[in-house]
Amino acid sequence: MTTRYQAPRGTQDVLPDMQPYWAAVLEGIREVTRLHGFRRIDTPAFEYAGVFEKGSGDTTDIIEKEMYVFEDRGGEKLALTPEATPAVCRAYLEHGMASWPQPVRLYTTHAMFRYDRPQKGRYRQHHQFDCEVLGSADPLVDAEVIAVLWRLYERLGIRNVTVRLGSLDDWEPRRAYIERLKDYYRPHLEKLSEDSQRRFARNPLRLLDSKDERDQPFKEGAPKLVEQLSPAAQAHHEAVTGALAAAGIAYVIDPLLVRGLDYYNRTVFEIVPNDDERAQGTLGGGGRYDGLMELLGGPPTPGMGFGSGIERLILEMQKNGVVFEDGAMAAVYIVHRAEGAGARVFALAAELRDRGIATLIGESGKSLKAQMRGANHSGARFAVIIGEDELAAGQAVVKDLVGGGEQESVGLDRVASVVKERLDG
RNA sequence: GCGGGCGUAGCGUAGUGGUUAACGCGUCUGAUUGUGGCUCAGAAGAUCGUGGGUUCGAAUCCCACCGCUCGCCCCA
Repeated sequence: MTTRYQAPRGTQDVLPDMQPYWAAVLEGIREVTRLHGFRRIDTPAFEYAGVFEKGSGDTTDIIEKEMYVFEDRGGEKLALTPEATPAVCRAYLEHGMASWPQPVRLYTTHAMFRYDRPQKGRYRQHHQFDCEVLGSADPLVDAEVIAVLWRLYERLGIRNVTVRLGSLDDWEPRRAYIERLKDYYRPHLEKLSEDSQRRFARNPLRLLDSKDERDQPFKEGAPKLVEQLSPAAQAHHEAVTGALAAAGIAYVIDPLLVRGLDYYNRTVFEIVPNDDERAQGTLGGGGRYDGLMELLGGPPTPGMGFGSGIERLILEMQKNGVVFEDGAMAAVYIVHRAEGAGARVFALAAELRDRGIATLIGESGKSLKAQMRGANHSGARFAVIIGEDELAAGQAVVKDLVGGGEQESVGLDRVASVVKERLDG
């Protein structure tokens, strides 16, 4: 492998063998979103960088160190989409969706770009299935959004996943909580890991999420936001959990759940495989973001959504033993071995295809045996053989490649209808 | 961004200083004249990730870079 033929770091080709997984995921997404009344939206591969800087929060890692930013020739500062939510919200504002019947339910599958160190399940270009419900603060919407993902995983054969649920309360009560949290940690600051000391200053909520040995003793006694929610957020939270339970969705309250984006309030959730301790195990996650529209300069508009990594879904499907049979590449394979038969063969192929029959043509000049091998590899049901004798007699041999390999001679002009009949019968 | 492991034909592997780098799968060709799958035979296919260095001699030892991978940071 020379460096000349190498996809850029953290990117990958999706080869034909993998396509059935993608097709299954995309088909599952189509069905599940239909059941929940979501409509598709596609946003551009890049946006003005400000959409994400304002929307996602410019102190988050995604924006601060992972975003692909560039200037175009006109000097505009652009960014390859690192996450979908701010882009969808931008589209909501731009197209006046506030005047559509509320709430607006949108979904997309979008390429995401993050300049990160690649690992299995973590790529610089990956794809996300993304759902957003804009214009409703109803806790049932939160539960519904979670249910979309749950149903999708179920449909894709991904078992043994758990919904981790938390609440970040609303902005003011959360700020008060963060002060209480810092008060708790302040006396122990010296004993914390370097990472956590940085978190203390920069993103205190993350203190609870630390995996460092040194930080573990303090997590237990720390105040938990989800245990002291404001009355409004508490009521909201209970409505969400009640709805999930009623729908049979297995969730656990995770008081340590923090999400990496600034705009969340109240409900946050992640879905992770039960057996996976991997750092990149999270299949999908999201939450409520009632303040995001305002950050983008729009009117107050509540929102709730998630992103779920398609590459990770496929990895998880494979882990769950989901496999796809190789499909046949064609139904008919034309084997021809006659001087000057090319045009006639090509016309026959066109006729077959006109009738909706997938057809491959053997390579001119190759031996009959080699072409028959090709027919076999193609998975075709029938070989249509045209040799010198057949061409002279205006005939073709139709050979059934499944089973014993019976063959019959048919007039060239009748081949298409005979094959059609046998395929349908 | 930080730390560890790995990198040999398309794929999976063997080979750990000494002759033309081996095997399996796959690919191609053939097994008496025009017929696939099974079997058999043969062939093609590797500048041993790239570039330097050590050595009489490097796939094998050292360094750098590239890529993958595991953990962290973070996230999907």
